[in-house]
Amino acid sequence: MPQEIKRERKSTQAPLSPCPIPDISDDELVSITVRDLNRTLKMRGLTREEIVRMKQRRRTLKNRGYAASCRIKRIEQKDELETEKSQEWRDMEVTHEETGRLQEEVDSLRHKYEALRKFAISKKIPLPPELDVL
Amino acid sequence: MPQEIKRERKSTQAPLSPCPIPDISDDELVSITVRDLNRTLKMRGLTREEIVRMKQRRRTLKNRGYAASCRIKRIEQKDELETEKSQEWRDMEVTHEETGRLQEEVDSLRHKYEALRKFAISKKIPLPPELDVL
DNA sequence: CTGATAAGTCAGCAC
DNA sequence: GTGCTGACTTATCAG
Repeated sequence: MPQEIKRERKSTQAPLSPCPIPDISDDELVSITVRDLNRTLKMRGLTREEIVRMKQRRRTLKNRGYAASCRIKRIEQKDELETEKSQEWRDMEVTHEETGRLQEEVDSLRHKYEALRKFAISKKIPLPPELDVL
Repeated sequence: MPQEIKRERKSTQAPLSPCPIPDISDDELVSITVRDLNRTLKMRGLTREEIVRMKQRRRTLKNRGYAASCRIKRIEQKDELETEKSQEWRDMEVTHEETGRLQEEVDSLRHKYEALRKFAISKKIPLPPELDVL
């Protein structure tokens, strides 16, 4: 049986280029606007290379989120399909029951019609042709 | 509209540890048995570290294949669900048509039964109670 | 070890 | 620049 709990990835962020600004958490970096980020970077007088790395780190963090959304979306779509399928199965079941009921009703009506017809015949009553057949 | 053709990844293998044995292609490395691999590595007198890297490269290549299978499987399962769903939809359509036919037949039989009953009554024939109702 | 899969990284496309 | 997705790598789990 698959374990429910998968451990967190070991130090996933480690391989990312070391953050030149320890004060900014990943959460902050990924949330602030580009405008604010640029302002902050400029204020701290980072080198061009540091700025590039910071931008790249932001993009990577964003991508991490996109990937998660993508996987969640896939799972939801699959669940949706399965839900629709089992709903259709239930509908089918209901419809088949209805068909069964109707078929029984048809059979019953035919028998009653025959019974009535035979009763009339037994009384020597000639039936009009259109009523003499089922 | 998404392009059909995605370019090959740029030098996907580049980040892998450089292959210590250029004679062995990825395809070969991933196909041969562990036993044969070990024999070949020994024959060429590779260092322990080179052997470890070779093993790792083999594992990574295998994993690449597993990941591909996993993706294909996911797509096939999705297609399967969609196919089943549309098949159920068609079945449903057929069953509804059948229900419609049966309902018409029931109605028609009821009308005929009423017509027959009224005919009998018009002839002043008292019907047995069980035949006097629908 | 082998195979499968979740999470993360990266390339490339669309907007 | 932003968001998405296919392919790839890695960590982990089951067998």
